[in-house]
Amino acid sequence: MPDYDPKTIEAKWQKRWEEEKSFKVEADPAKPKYYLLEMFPYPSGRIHMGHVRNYTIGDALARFKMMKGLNVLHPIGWDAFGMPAENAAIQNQSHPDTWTHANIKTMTAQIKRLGLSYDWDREITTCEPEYYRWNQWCFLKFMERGLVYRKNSEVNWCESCNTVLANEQVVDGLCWRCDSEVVPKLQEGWFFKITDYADRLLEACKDLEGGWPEQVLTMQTNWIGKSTGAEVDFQIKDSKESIQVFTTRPDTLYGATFMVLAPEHPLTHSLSRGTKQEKTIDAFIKEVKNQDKIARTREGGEKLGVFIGAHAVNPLNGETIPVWTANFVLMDYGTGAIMSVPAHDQRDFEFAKKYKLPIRIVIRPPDGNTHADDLKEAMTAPGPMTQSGSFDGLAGDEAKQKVCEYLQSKKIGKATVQFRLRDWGVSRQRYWGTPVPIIFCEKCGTVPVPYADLPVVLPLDAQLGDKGQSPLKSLDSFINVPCPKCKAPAKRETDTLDTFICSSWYFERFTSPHEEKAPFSKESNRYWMAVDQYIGGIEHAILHLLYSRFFHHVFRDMGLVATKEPFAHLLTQGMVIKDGRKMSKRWGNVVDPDHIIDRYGADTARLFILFAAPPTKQLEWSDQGVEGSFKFLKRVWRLFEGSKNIFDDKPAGDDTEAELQTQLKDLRRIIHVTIKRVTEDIERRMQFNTAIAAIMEFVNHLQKFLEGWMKHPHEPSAKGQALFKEAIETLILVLSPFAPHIAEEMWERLGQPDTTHQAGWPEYKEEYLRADQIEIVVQVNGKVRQKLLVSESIDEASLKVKSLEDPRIREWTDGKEVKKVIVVPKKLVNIVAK
RNA sequence: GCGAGGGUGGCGGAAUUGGUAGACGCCCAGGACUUAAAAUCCUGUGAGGGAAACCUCGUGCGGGUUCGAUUCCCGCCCCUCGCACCA
Repeated sequence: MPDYDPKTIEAKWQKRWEEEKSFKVEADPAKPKYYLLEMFPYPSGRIHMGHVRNYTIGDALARFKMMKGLNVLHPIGWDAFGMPAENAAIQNQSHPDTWTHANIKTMTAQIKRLGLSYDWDREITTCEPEYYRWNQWCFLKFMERGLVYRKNSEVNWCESCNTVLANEQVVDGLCWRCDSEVVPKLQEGWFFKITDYADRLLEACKDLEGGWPEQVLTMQTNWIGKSTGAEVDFQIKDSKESIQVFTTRPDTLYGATFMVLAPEHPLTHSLSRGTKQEKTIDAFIKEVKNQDKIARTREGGEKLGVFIGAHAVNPLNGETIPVWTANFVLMDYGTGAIMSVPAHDQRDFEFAKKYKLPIRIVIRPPDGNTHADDLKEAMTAPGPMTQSGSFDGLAGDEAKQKVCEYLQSKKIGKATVQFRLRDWGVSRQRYWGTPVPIIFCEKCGTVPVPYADLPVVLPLDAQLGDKGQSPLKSLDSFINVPCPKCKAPAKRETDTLDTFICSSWYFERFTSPHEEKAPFSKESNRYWMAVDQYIGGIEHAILHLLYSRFFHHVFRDMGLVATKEPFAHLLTQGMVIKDGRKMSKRWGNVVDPDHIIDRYGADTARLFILFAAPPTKQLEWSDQGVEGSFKFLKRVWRLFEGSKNIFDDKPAGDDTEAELQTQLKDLRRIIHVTIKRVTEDIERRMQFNTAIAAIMEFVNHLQKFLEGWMKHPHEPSAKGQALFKEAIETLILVLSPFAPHIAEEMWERLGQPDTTHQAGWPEYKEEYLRADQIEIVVQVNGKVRQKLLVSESIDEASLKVKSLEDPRIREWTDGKEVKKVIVVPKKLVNIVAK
């Protein structure tokens, strides 16, 4: 008997899959499709266990769906632009392009060793002009639709390196490279108006319920952060100026006893001019600006504020109230100014207490006490308005609505909504990215590069500086171009696009990766989209998924895609941990996938990863667990090799013997039960761990069965042989999505002409699931006291009698009164006796 | 603080609709095979009691509903993740 030899087997089948392009797919309207996608990797160097887990989960599903007869699109590509390439290039004196492509080569080889069912003809690499030209195309199309604009925004700036830093390059407020202090700097850049889609992206979350994890939908909802309320204008006393505020509680307007502006608010400075507060305000603005942004906005952080020197008029009651500025009011949310209602807002309450500002209750508390002095904390619950003139008595949404109507009629305010979501800044002052297709002309201004001139190719002859500045800024051959409009000398934009853009539509591209006239073909897209199952890490729960949804919504408005949402089902896989910690270089607990494959083979690695935990939970790496999976595959191999002679032999013996009959029926039942369990665990529950457990039990049964058979004086009957062969075939097929190499090898050795995924997924028959004899648990007062073997078809009355008459049960019921007998068909009997 | 998920043997985990808690695997112990080891196979393996048959206890803690609760309800503790001065 040849030993299980994963090295040879796996190399053989991987070669065959590659040569025969076994997983190449074409759109075929006659066949039902299934689009399965794992988040494509960043080519960082080598694959890690997180990747392996991601792809293994995806591959098991993909192969299962193929066997089920679906036309499965299962593509792979590379998210190849990004900062690590630049950093590595600086460190190794090489080029990001060289580094990236070398990594892709390494990782491709690693991925291929896992035996994944990818259609390699659809491979995408985002740093190739064939791909990123469509990033530029999208940028221009979005621009035509009014979704692109330029504005100033704050960036992290390192004075010493003279460069913009990404958030992750700022470590404890210091530059990661030179350790000098990072300062905020205003810089002009390009923005995508994702806020135009805020409401629709929020609304569409409802369509994703059931298909997406609730947690992710909650995160997206919070991130978009819609709040409804009103904008209200407060006139400045003795001035033409007015302050606009946003509030979610227009029903508390009568309780506004002061106002607070953000320190950055232009009126903070201007209103204080000419007052006694001038110097205090200037000092305060400076102080807050120097305060760490995070410290400033942390809850429990100290609320600091000063009086501005001006007063405003409450538009509803005409009262004069002081205007303050404070650190807790942020310029980039709402209007940068608030009306303060200390009685009904906790922050305002704390602020009012600290600075001895008046507090007035305008929402009637349940106990009716409207003495503000008695308040211990703000009363934020809704309730009827009080001390609010003609609005008294109105409550909740109706109250808010009435106040808004009044404001609107007086033209001093209106109902409105606010979003926490900010527009998406897409400018990066980096080299290794998609050039922004814009030309600046002195005469014509900002000129888009004509579509015919795309792509704007990223010059590969640029040399990176040692501090991380983009070399594009000083590359004359790149910068200097004639203006597309007036042909006068002009300058190219040197910013590149955020790499999130690459990943925001790659899944659309996979539907027609070689399309040359458009980012993707409408027809292919219509057939393949939406992605039926998307699999990736939870770390992308917000940005990547939100941006991708945004792109898809815009594409839909452009008439390019047919579905409302891009990803019908989302699975967020759990982390891989070892010794209780995330597997990472930082903790020095990394297990290299290559080493595992070298030692045990890909099938073992895949099987372990799928068996050790359900996909959504974290996975504790265990070398012994890997060993266990390897042992299991060896057992399967031995079972297979050992049973071959049974169905090789000529049929003999007879199958009329009762015991053997029962055994065979049992075997048949186990085959069908196993198919059912594995099928449902994959399809309905996506619990590969229990699917594999079912297969292990199946193997245990078959082994026992085989042993018993060998001991039996008779030769196996023809029927028995056929059934056992069916069992082995079933085993191979259900194992195939998880451990495809060994499955394929055994399938071939069995003399099958096709492959396992051509053979199709086995079906179970309901009628074969039943056993003649079933075990019934008999309880007395809820405690298990006996187990009865009864006929499957026993009626309730006889089962009752049988249970009550059982001697072991009598021991517990004798001398007691049987009050009640509960019978759960085919499961249990519970006797209540007192 | 708010929201979500979780807490089950020595470990990873199972229990699908309220119905045998601990499937499957790992570890460990004993045995078989072997000159020996590895590999493989067999047996045992939640805790306590018992020679055994069996019995009692047991799913974070405390209550409740129910014939019956890991599962449902109420209160509490702990862990993980996300959000958090958002007006």
